[in-house]
Amino acid sequence: MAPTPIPSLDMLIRKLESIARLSDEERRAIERLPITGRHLAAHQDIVREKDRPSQCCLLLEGWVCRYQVLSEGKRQIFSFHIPGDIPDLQSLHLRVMDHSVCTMTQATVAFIPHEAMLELTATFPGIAAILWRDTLVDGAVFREWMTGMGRRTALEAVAHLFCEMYVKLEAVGLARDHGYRLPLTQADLGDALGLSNVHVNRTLREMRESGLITLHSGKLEIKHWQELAKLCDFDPTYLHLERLAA
Amino acid sequence: MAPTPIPSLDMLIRKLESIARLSDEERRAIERLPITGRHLAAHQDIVREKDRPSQCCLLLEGWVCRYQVLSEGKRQIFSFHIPGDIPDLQSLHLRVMDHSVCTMTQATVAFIPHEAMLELTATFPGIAAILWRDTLVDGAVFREWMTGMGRRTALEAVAHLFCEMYVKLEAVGLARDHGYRLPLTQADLGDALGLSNVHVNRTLREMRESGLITLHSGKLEIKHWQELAKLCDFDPTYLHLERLAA
DNA sequence: CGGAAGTTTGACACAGATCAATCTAAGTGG
DNA sequence: CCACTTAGATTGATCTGTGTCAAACTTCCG
Repeated sequence: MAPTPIPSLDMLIRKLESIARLSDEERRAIERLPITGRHLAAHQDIVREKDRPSQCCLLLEGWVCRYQVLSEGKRQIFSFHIPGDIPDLQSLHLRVMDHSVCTMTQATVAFIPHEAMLELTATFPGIAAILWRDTLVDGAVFREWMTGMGRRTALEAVAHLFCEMYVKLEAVGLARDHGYRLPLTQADLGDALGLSNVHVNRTLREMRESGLITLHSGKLEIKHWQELAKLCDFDPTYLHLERLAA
Repeated sequence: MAPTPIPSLDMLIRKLESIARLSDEERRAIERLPITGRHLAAHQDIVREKDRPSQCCLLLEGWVCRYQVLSEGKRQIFSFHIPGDIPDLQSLHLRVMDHSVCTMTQATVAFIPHEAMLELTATFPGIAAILWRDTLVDGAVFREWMTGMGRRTALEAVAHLFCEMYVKLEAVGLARDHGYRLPLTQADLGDALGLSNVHVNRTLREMRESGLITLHSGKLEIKHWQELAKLCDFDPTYLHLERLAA
C-alpha cells in the first residue's frame, strides 16, 4: 500500500557472505529472487500466530520482534530483529506460525515467496546451510534469554540484553562507540525479560545512577562497556559471529 | 569403551519419515551413514561448551539434556531429549558449542561424523529440509520454555513441562495412558524451569494434593489430562507434530 | 548395614509484582 | 503557537511468590 522504492537484496547477500563466500552463480540466483518491498508503520503485525504464511520477510530497515500473547493477556517477547534478519525464516519449514511477528518501529521489509526460497535452497546447498545456520543462531539466542529469565537478576538480564543488541547492531554497521538507538518502551523490555514495566524502570534507574549507561529519547549509551559486560557475564560466543574470531 | 551392540539407523529413518516420505535412494543413503554406537552412563557429558565437535549424536535410548553453567555456579537446562533426537545437530553448522549436552540416565547413542552428515544433506536437499525443520522445532520449544519462565507461575510451568514431555514421548511410542518414566530429580526440574529445588518440591506437592498427578520412583502419572492442560494453557501446536493434524 | 543422593518441611528473607498516583514529553487539532 | 490528549516514565506503598538456609526424613544401592 505504501509507496515502495526498489528494495535491495544486497542486504541479504552481505549477510550471507559474512558467513561464507558465495559463488557468482549463487549470488546471481539470489539477485533473481522475486521480492516485494514494503514500508510498514510501527506496531503492526507482519504475521500472526496460526497463520500459514507463503512468504518470508527480510527486514531492511527498522526493528521487529517476535512475540506471543498468553490467554491471560500477558505478552512474552521472544526476540528482537534488526536489518538483515529474516525473522520468520522458520515458516519456510514449519507451516503454522506458533507466534506472531510485529514491527517495533517503522520498517522496510522485502517479502520473498517460500516457493522461490525453497527452490533456491534445494539448488544451492551452500545457501541452505547458511540460512539454516542463521536459524540455529536464533536458537542460541533463545537459550541465552532462557538463562536470563531463569538464572539472572533483573539487573543482569537488562545489562545482558543491552550488550547483546549492541554486538548485533555493531556487527552489521548499525552501532558504534557503544551507543545505539533503542526503540523500545520499558514495557517492551519487561515483556522480553519476564519483568514488570515498573521493575524495568527501577532497574534502569539503578544502571543510570551507577553511571553504567545513559538512556533518553531512545538513545542508549553504554558508558562502561567492560563493567557492564562483566556485571552480566556477557560472552558473545553464542552469537556465533565468525568475524569476531578473526 | 562399553560393549557395543549394533545400533540402528531405523530410529533416524522413522523419525524423518514421520515428517516426509523418503525415496528409496534417500533411505539407502541414510543406511550407509558410518555410525559408531556407544553406551553411556548417567550424568556424563557428551559434548561440552567450547568444544568443536566433529560428529553428531543420535540418541537411541535414554534421556539427555542440554545445559549451561553460569559463572556463579547456577545451572540452566535448555532442553530434554528423548530417543530419536539429535540433541547436538546444531554443531553441524555452528562450530563452537555454546552449551553442553549430558546424559540424565544410562543412554545408548550413535555418533555420526559431520562429514557424512554434510555430504548427505548436500546431496539430498529433502533430508536437509527435514533435519533443518527439526532444529526449528527445537527453537519453538525454547520459545515455549521462555514463556514458561517469563510469564508462567511455578505451577503452570511444571504442568506445562509435564504435558510437553508426555506429548513428545507419546509421539514416538514411549508413553501412553498419560503416564511415563520421568528420570529427573526435583533439582533438574528446577534448573530447567528457573526454580529452586525446594519450590519445585512444594509445587509438586500441590499438584499431588489436588489429585492432578502422581509421581514416585520416577513414574509420572497424569490423572486428569484435561485439567492439567487447561491449568497451564497447553497447546501442542508449537511441537509441530504433523501427525496431530491428521 | 551404612552412606549418599534425593525429598520433604519449616522459618525467614527478599526480589520483583501489583496498584495507584503523578509527572513528562511528544504529538494533534484548532 | 498553544491548549489538550495520550503514551510512556517515574515514584511510593504494599503484597507475594519464590529463594535461601537448615534440618530431618526416605530411598536406594553397594
